[in-house]
Amino acid sequence: MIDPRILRDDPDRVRAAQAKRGLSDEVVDRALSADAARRAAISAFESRRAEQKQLGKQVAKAQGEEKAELLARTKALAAEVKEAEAAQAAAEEEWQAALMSMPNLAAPEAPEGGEDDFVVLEEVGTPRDFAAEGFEPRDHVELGRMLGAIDLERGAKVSGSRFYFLTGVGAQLELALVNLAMEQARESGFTQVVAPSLVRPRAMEGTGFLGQAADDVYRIEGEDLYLVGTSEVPMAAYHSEEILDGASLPLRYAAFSPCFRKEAGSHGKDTKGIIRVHWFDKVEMFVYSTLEESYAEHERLLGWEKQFLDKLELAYRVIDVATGDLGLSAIRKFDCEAWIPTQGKYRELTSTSNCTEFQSRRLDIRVRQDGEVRPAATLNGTLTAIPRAIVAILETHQQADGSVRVPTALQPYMGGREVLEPVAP
RNA sequence: GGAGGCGUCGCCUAGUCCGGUCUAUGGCGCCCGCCUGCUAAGCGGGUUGAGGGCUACAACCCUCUCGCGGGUUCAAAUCCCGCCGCCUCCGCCA
Repeated sequence: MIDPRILRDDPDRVRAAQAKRGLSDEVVDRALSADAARRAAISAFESRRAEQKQLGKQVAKAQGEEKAELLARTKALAAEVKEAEAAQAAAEEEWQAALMSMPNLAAPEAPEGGEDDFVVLEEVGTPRDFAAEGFEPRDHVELGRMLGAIDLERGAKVSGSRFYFLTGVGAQLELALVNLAMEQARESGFTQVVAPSLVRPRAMEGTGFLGQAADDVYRIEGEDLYLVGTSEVPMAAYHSEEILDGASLPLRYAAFSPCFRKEAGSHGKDTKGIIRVHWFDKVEMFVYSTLEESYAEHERLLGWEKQFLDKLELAYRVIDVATGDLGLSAIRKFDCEAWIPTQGKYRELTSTSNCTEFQSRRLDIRVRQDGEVRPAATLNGTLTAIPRAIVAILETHQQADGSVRVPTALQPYMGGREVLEPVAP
């Protein structure tokens, strides 16, 4: 939720922000008029309520006839109060709905436009030239089969399309990646967390995943629970309804959890392999900071993501995501995209967002600093999303015979293994 | 899943039976001041959060806030209902 004061004092700024995301500013006017109606309703209710309280005190002291008379008056007033209260609640609800539907105000630095209007900030490493090496690279599906690492057929048999089993060195790879990521996070001062993947509606709503993104979310039949698409959700809700001590910030968490996505809008996209799946495991960084510090912290999160990709010895680029592709909560988002040889393009491996006070306002997360209480800022960033990391590793480090070199940093977590050897032709 | 108990302003706690004097008691912690070689002790004061009005985003005034949401009532921390959470026991279970 954006700052209601900005909406009231500088609605043009909000209009401009809507436009920059390619959205209509109709909701701004709706929110403004709802706000006016709401404030009028509050005044009306409160003045009647104050009167009621005054009379109530007199009733308590009065006796006999005087009391009866007062009761007659207060009885009528009580009805009015009830009515005014209902009017206030209705106005409040309308205002809230308009406000909740508005996305965060994009950062001025964020490039304007849609999915394809990102700006490349940096390219790290060079994509391998397989032609020069004299062999045709195999895709991760083929490599996964040969290594006995990924079983897509049985994934589909047991759970349906976009599911998989990681087996043998595949399973080993996941655990190694998780441990490498968790260890890096710990060394960097993060608190390690294993987070729940099922959450109440409040957590989902508060992180901005129930609005336009609701189609992508699994709900548990017959229960008021949702499966999270990222541990950003439980980690944002972790400190909900709390007032954090300013001196304790930043609070940095690295959370492991399974993630579930319906991928409703992506029929036909990435149907092969494990690039786009309904379930995967992920280590996510989540930070609570002050608004002022959030911009620098965002850069730090990007730094940790790059550090991890460097350990995997991948070629990647960093993009500044355009406003139309930011999602509800973020004011700015950086994606790290690794080169996928058989696709001949960069694919998203990690993503870091600065959500400023947007989620905190919804989840009631505040900071007490210098005697003042203010909403906290929240940020998130992927340390590693397992399937895509595996895809990038297998395809990047494959050798002509179908074996795969294990990145040096990963070897200690793979029992010292330097190469994954094919077990099937 | 069944039975019972509990949820008060950071923490602990009084108040709930029997509705109005609760503008919520006291302690701890914290903040400010006094005292004081320093520290401690002592003394005095302050200390929930949200929203609205008026405005200089001050001061002040008002409303809400006793887990959350409803209800009863002129009036609810207090009575009733639902929900959430925690604890104990039973059942089941990785």
